[in-house]
Amino acid sequence: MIISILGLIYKYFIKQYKIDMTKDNIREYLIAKGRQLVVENGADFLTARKLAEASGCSVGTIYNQFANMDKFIMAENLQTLEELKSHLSALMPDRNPYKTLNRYLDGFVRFVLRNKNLWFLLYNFHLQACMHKLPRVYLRALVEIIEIWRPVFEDVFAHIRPRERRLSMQVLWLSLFSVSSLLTTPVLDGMGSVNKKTICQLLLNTYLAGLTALNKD
Amino acid sequence: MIISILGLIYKYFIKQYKIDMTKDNIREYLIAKGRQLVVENGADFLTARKLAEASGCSVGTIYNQFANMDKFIMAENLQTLEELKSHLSALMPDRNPYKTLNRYLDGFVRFVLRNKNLWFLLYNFHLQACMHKLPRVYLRALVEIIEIWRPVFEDVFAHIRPRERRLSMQVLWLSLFSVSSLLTTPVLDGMGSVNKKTICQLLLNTYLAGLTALNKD
DNA sequence: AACGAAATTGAACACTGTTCAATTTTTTTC
DNA sequence: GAAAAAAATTGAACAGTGTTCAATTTCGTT
Repeated sequence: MIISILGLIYKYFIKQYKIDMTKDNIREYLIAKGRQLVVENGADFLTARKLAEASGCSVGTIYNQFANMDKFIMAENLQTLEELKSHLSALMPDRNPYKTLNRYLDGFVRFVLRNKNLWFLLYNFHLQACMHKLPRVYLRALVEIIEIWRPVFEDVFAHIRPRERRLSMQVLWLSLFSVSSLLTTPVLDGMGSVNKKTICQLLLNTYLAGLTALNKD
Repeated sequence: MIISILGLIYKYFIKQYKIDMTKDNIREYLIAKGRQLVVENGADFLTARKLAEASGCSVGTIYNQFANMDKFIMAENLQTLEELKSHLSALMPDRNPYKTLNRYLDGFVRFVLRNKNLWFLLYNFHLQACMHKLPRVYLRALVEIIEIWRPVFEDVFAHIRPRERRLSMQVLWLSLFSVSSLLTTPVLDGMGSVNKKTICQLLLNTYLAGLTALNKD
């Protein structure tokens, strides 16, 4: 009798719960737990065993969901990129396109500084694992970040030939992206009292001024 | 009789050789061997055991010379920085300071591309291990790189206030340095036909033009 | 209820960095 | 030159990695 009641409870609560947490959501659950580990303990803390323990499963289960840890980290980074995207998308454009670009930069820097460990994981991944081809989903997520401020950029530099404008934008993004890697570590903290955001602002605005100056005639 | 002759041979040849290779040069010998491993097989190949095998010693000997592998890698990077320094120092300055700066940039990019694996080791080290304080020798080596083109930079932007000039130079160097991390991986190879050197040149010259434009009045 | 498919497990393998007692080599002392 | 002291070398051992896979458990369907 009691057992059958427990059975009912199991069927309609625990099981449902388990289905929610495992069946198709186990991937997302693992990603969420891994995210937590990285945020709280740093990127180094994200290992198969620690993730398994934190998630209440075994290492085998992780490897059943992800071909290897690199794929897992990529899934983690994909979510980071999506969060960055929605963080940037929520920003209000300004009348002045230069101000808008600065606003996007501020949003970017703020996101990186607020998610140092996650961004460290991402940049490190880009540095290490980019010998292998990145899947389309991931590439699209990367492109979508740039696409946010592309119209503003094209608005400001409409007079520059498309090909060169495109290249200039790539170089700018590449610079900001790679500089962001240093934001996640205390390297810059050793260099006197240089403000990290100021560095990025100087880079952006000097570069923009240079683009303007070089294309006046 | 024969044994005593062998003893003489040992004393005056093998032993001398061993003294040359171990006594005080064992550190340098290990660094040289490690360098070879990195150059030929990539930064990942540099492990204590593989270094020991390649050097004909045991792991314990390595740990007798270096407190840990991080210290070893730092010693390796120190040499890389010194090589970069002498590579840059050998460049002839131009009458036109802008050309000189471009020449230094070319030298830098060429060095990075020619020593991809070593530079990857270096940047990765900066990214990972910079939570610990870097020793003075290493910091000085870093500063000496910047010092090479500082006079030229100060020459061009003599009209800018020292404080801002200094900051501008730091930002420029930081940008180029961090962008260099992407030069060591095939990431950029996926982005159409963007030439790596062109990216750096665009960054430098646009930034310089921006500095000029922003400080005209 | 029973069968087949799918998911889960965790011990095992080959790697890491690092330590340290035992051994060998070198230097010093008599 | 021999003995004693100091220094350097060794490699097995430890605690971590990522990854695999046969055995087990759970699940879905008939």
